[in-house]
Amino acid sequence: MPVTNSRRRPTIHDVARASGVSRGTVSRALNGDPYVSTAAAAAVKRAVAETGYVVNRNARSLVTQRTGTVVMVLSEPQEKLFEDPNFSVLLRVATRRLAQRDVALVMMVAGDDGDRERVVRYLRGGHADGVLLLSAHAGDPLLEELESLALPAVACGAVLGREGLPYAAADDREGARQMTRYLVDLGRRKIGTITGPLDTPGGLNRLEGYCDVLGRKATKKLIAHGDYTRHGGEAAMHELLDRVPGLDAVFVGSDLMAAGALAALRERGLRVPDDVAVGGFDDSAVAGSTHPRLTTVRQPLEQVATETVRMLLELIDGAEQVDSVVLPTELVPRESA
Amino acid sequence: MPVTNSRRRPTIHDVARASGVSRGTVSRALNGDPYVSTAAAAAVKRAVAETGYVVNRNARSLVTQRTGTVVMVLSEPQEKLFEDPNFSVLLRVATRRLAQRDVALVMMVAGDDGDRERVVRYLRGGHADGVLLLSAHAGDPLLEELESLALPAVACGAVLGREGLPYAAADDREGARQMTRYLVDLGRRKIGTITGPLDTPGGLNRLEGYCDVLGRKATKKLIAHGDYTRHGGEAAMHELLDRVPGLDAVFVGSDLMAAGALAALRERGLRVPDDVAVGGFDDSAVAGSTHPRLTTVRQPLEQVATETVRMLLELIDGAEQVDSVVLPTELVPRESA
DNA sequence: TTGCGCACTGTGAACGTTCACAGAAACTCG
DNA sequence: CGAGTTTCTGTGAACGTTCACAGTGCGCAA
Repeated sequence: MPVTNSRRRPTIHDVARASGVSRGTVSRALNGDPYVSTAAAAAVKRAVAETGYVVNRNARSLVTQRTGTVVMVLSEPQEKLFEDPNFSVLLRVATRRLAQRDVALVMMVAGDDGDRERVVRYLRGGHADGVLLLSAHAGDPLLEELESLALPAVACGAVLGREGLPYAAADDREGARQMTRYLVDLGRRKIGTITGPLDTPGGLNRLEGYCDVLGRKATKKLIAHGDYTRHGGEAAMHELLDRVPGLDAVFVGSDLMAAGALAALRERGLRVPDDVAVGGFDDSAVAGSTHPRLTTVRQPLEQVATETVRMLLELIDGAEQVDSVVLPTELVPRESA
Repeated sequence: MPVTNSRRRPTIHDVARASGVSRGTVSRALNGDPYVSTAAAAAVKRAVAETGYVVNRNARSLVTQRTGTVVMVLSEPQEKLFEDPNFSVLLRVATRRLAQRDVALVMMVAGDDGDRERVVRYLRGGHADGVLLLSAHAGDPLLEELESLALPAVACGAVLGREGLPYAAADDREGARQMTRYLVDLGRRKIGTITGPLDTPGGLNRLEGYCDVLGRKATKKLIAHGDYTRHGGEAAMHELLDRVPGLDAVFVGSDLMAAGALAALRERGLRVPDDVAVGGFDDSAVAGSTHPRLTTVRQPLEQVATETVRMLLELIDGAEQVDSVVLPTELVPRESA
């Protein structure tokens, strides 16, 4: 039973005294050094239980220069990102995977300059062993700063214009191809698309996948741009309907935008999928709660997060470099197409 | 310009040398001690900029026994919680508020026993100055352990059966009353409800608010139980429709469940709000993307998070105790009722 | 001039670890 | 049986801070 009468937290010295061995031996026993006799190991184990000892990470970090902490940096204006249903999944999986290795996850937001300065200061202070980068935009000044820090860093999703940074991501382009092909196979003739921001890999690659399949048929008229919000999707859908009479299908770059597109179609009295088939992307929670439910492309986000963490831990453990990973997507047919 | 040729991070000694004063004076200058000459302060400032010095928090924590870190503990099985749209808001606001005070936020999940052990070990190791508790259930064993740690702790939302723990929360009960009254005023006669889990304050208090308004009319038949998931809401709605012929309104304890309820009603060919009016709770993102859009009760989640953080920081700064805060809700009428 | 308080500064010790080193046993082998 | 190796142990130093203490120099009043 842990001793509670003493206000002071037990230190390694207390354990040493209680177990009758020295500080050094306790440290070795605790860190799995093979050169510890079974007797000593047992004594230490007992003493740890008895004293309720827990290692002080600060003291350890001070000498080892390792912190057992990684920072997850959200480099977008935070409002946007937190709304993103994908984010929750990434956070959940990353937290768990890191916990398995007893690594703590610190959340930081780098929305404006002040935030960024804080992040850099934190990292420069040596308080983290690595960085998990979320949704960095091309040209984000944080990237340069990170580079100069020479800290292990891995991104979730490719970072445009900074391909040297290792990442794990879903195969956006092939996913977009799957969906576009599916719409073509359905017999749709005029297939439009609503893209995400083109300075994000999701925005760009999904558009490219769409163009891959449609070739010359993918005219400018058929392409509208959104911003990953519901509202943006709604506006883009209206735009497309105004511009393209007889439009009979649309591939929308995210489920959230697709939900907006559905609202626009409903407003115009168009039936889904009879008049216009709608395909989304993400297979997020909204996809199941729209009416009709969305046919969409599932991103293996759990895997993306798992891989990202694995890569980062490898780098932290001393790997010279790791290869980026691109994971396959899957078409999920429901009622909207 | 920060010196980059040296691989080693600059320490306080480097700053001392560069500024021509001693270690102690640098420390004082950095920590705002009044007994520092203006000349010395200026020299230190210059030297800090010149060397790119950043304080090492580990070394500092080691002697001050303060960490500049708080832990956000998710004590539910994580899958459930991360799905909760409210969670993102709390996380976003908490991260930002803490960042303003230069406090780092560590995420931890306490889903199973192993997780919990990890959390306790972390806290016991003295790596955090305080704990932000999310959605702890009554009887969660983590609570006892937290108590024995004597660490500042504040909860988001009341914790049933542990009212001593300070918290900030929305006024669930009054919010439920607002919605129920609204449905009554609409002229609805048979108003059912779908509750959340009754071991959560949201589940319990919203049911009580409903009962407050309906009085003896709130019979057992009119009450169905869900689990805060879409699917649970759908099942409960079916149950209610089977049980109560002529049901003309339902107050659902969360938007997500309400989305499920809408699906059930649609499946039965019932029109919303004509045949059955539906009221939700939360005013989360789904409320805007269902069809029809949900009439719901807005929780001031940003404020809840802000208050929670404020309370925690006050405790950390030495306040003996802080008072819990209950914040008003607001009815948001849309199309579903 | 002496003494005293005030503003400021430098120094040693401490925080709780790990690491490198040196030394002590115990075991192996010729 | 002695030398060499292997296994195990204890000790001093270091990590980068802050804090308490002991100065130092200066101005000012007695």
